Amino acid sequence: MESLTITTPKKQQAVPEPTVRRMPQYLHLVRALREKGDMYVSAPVIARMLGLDPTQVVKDMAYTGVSGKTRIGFSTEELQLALEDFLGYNRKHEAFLVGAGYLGSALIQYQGFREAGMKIVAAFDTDKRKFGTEIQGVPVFSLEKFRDLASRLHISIGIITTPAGAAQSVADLMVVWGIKAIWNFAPVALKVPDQIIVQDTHIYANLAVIINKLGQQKNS
Amino acid sequence: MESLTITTPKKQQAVPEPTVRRMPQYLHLVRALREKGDMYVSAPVIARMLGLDPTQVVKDMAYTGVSGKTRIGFSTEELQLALEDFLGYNRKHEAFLVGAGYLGSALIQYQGFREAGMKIVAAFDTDKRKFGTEIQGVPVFSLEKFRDLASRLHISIGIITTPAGAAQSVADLMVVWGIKAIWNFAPVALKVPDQIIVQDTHIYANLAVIINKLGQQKNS
DNA sequence: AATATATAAAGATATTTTTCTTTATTCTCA
DNA sequence: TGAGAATAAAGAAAAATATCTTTATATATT
Repeated sequence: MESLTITTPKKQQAVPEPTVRRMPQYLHLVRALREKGDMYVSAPVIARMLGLDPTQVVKDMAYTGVSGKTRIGFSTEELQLALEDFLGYNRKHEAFLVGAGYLGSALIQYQGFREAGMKIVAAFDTDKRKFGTEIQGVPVFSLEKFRDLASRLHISIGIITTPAGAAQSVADLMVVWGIKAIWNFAPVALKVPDQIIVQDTHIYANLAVIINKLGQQKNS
Repeated sequence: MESLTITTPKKQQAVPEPTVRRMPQYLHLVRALREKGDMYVSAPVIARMLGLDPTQVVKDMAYTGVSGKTRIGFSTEELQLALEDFLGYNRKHEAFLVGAGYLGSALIQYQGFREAGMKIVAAFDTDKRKFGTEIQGVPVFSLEKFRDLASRLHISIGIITTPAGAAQSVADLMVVWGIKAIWNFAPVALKVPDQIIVQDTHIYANLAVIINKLGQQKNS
């Protein structure tokens, strides 16, 4: 096997967000292809499999730093490594999760975050009955413990899966204790300092899109 | 209390998707304001609370059909009703969920879908041990039962929370039995006929954005 | 009653993202 | 060896979206 030098993208900056969002899809596909034994894959083929525009795939690939061979396509091995690098599957980010309800538990259980560059190391809740228990090996603590743990460990990501009412105060806590990015599942617009990264995953937004499209369809 | 006539939007079509995605946020906020007793709210105020551009809020509001009063703003009551109407909280959509794992259970448990216009009426799985059990009152059946139930009841939405490997075959099944929209949580690009609505909620995409931004921040 | 002000609404501009075009490369097949 | 075909890559155009600007209106204040 020849050595592979992954040229890092020219600039670490300014990758369009839609592109970033497509990257995990590419990785998933490329992994499947490699398992099948494919050595190469072309952008048009990827496009067809994922239902995307071929040139868009080419452009996205350019951000990974791999360059394809004309008439052959991209090396699947090279692509996989480059995508994993791009998505940060090497550097490990550790996360705290607050709100160990059903959604929180689901996220903890969700296999794959670990290999996706993030590890949930602890969960927090206000329900006394949950203190001291474990979810898939992840311990559940009282919110009081948050302070000590967060400052001792170097936690970069905070996940909020609490009810809407509690989300802002949890976010405030996370900011105080040095969290750099907040992944918010509560249907609330969080107010945090500018340098804090906030990523909202509003389940209802997706439902709204579905129901809106269903309504549209009926009218035509 | 005076009677309220909600003028339906001029055209039921072509509401920009980003607008649709913001609608649940508006509704959530307006409900909170009404509970607080506020009779009116202006677009700039909404914008400040949700961290949006004021004119964007005005434009979004226009799609609900309500018109505000200069210097006063929008009637919260009128807005709430219009938003609920827009989001289809009146017409009930019933849904089947396939994949009663942790994520699937979380969605079923998630309070609020019911009042958000969707009701999950049954769940399906391939794990025999789950057959006959209930999650929050929602029965879990074998996938074999899917056929009969789907044709008997009028189910418009199918939710896929299976592992990636099973997603496509589940989608095929859903198409056969007349599902109109699929809400897909598996990290797979589903192939379905054109008239079927597919809404992907790829958890990993959000994680990718977070980690990408974290990486960017470190480099500056 | 008149003026100043906050606001909705409509229009215009700018930005972002996607799609389309073109060019050049290189592999395959005759 | 040479022609044809599939592809990556770069550039241009188009579409969608967000932001900015202007105008008109209605309300509260003086």
